[in-house]
Amino acid sequence: MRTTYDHVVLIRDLSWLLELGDAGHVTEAAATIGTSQPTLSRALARLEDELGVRIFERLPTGVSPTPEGEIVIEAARDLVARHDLLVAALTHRLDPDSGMVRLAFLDSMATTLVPRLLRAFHAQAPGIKVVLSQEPTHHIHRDLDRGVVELGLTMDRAEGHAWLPVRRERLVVVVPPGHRLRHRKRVGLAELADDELVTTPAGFAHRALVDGLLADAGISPTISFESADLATIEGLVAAGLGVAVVPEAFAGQSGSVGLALSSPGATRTIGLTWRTDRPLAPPAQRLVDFVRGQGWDD
Amino acid sequence: MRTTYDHVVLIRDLSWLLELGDAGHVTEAAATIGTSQPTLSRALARLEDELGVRIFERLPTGVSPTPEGEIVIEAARDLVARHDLLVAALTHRLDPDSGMVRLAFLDSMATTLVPRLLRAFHAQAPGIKVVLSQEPTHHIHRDLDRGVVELGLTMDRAEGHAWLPVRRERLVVVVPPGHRLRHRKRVGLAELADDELVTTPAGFAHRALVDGLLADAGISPTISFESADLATIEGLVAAGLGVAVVPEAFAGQSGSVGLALSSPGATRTIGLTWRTDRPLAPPAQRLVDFVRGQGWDD
DNA sequence: CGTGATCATACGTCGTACGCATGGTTGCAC
DNA sequence: GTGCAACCATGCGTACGACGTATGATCACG
Repeated sequence: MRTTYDHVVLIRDLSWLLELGDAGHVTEAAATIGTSQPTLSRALARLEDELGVRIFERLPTGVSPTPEGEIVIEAARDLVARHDLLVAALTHRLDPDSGMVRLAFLDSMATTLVPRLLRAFHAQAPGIKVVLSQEPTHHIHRDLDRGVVELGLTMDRAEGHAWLPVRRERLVVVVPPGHRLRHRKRVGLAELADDELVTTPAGFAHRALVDGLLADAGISPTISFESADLATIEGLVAAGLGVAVVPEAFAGQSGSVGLALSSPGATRTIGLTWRTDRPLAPPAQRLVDFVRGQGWDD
Repeated sequence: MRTTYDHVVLIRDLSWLLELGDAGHVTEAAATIGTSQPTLSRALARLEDELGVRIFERLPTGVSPTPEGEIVIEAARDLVARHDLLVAALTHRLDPDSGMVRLAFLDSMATTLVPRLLRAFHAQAPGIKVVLSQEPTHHIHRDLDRGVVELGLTMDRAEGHAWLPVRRERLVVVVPPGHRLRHRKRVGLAELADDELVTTPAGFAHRALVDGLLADAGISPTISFESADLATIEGLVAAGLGVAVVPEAFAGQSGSVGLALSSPGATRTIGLTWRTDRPLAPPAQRLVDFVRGQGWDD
């Protein structure tokens, strides 16, 4: 019911006003704008009514701004310019050549997958800025849902999210330098039944993965330490505090010994994931397309 | 038919956006604004659609701005502020205590009536700026019609204009220092039948006034010189180039001799005039009221 | 004194914003 | 776990208002 507002001014009307100021004729300006003369005539009347001042004086030869009109036109120029600036800023963000994409990934990818992926992507799309954040899996999904990031790199696909495999990494067993199995090239997980295990806390994707492998092997080792960080886990193993199952790239970093696993399914698959309930912004879409085109799964 | 425009953004929607950003809840912001929750919800959707970006992420606990939304909100704050600034500037102009009024008047009033009038008005309304312009009568009427000035001081009331008498000035005859009538206190216009007359060009209000007086007296003197400026005319008379009929105040300024006229109607009435097809701005109205209240006609 | 150009307005149509009521989700409490 | 409460989105009917076409009123110019 209420139709009396303080700020109903249309930005469009203001931009029409500028055209009108330049043209000096309602008819001519309307043609330039691409509307009818009465429509522009009424848009002007509407603005004058809302602002409470006469903006243009009507003369037999056209229209001419009143002193108040000069003020309004100057302000309109400013407002329209700032609106255009806003649109430009948003467009720039969405421009597939110059925009920005936010990517969240797991700590365990920070030194391996992510740098290689981004180096290749940056070479192809140098204008796109990639904002990175390292987070646990559940934070990644939350941030995806909240729009804080457009893309995530995870090991699991969540409900309602697209998921594109990027790379499969072999998992290895790491043991301390003095461990009984240290000279083996290849071990079966079942051989670790009596070892103490260092792994990630419950709730982490890596933990679920390792638990699955252990269950398949029919063992459930004692867990000595838990850490969210795979590099830390490798360090604990190197210090003799247990054994662990980690991605190949983490083996040996601080002195642990990596042993290949005999089970062929001992891999973790990392995938790009994003919301599907609304279309991706162009820069994010471009990164997805890049991954899809590269065939990063080797 | 097409109602798809580039710039349809409502300033009002932007100000709603600010409220929404502060509140963090659609329902709460809608209540603060004084509208319904669905209306605000759809205003937000409208803006997001027009700008092509998601501004707020919907969470079960309320809404939270997306990174793009932060940009939009910042721009909206700017746009709304500048709109308010515009409204304030216009309001200030219209404020009866601090506004502005433009007054056009005739050259022949510049040294007599206008200074006295404005001194008195300024004492009563010190905040109002009066912008003055001196113009011929027909320019005054044109500028009134075109909105260049709000008020005029003229000797005639034009069609469709209000006219309020301000002051009646006596007209006198001025003659050169050596003129045969120079010692007379009072003369009749008929006595000037054989003199050469200096007056204003045809089309000037003063000319029409003098012509009328001469016709009443039954004479039509030869015109030796014409000038639009009464001070110049008085100077020409002082130099012996003829006689003239001018307002009392101009007599003797550069050596001419002023003689009272015997005809009682030999006066010019100056009045304040303005357009009546739309209401006067408050500052102008205040000047009109001042004149009306003072009873300047003496 | 007509003629053309100007802007304003009457009119019918149609889009759309409004409020009310309802629906779908989600977090929280018990 | 299971209801409960809070949140935002949406369907619906209404009514306002903006649109274009056509017409009117006014005025400069030839």
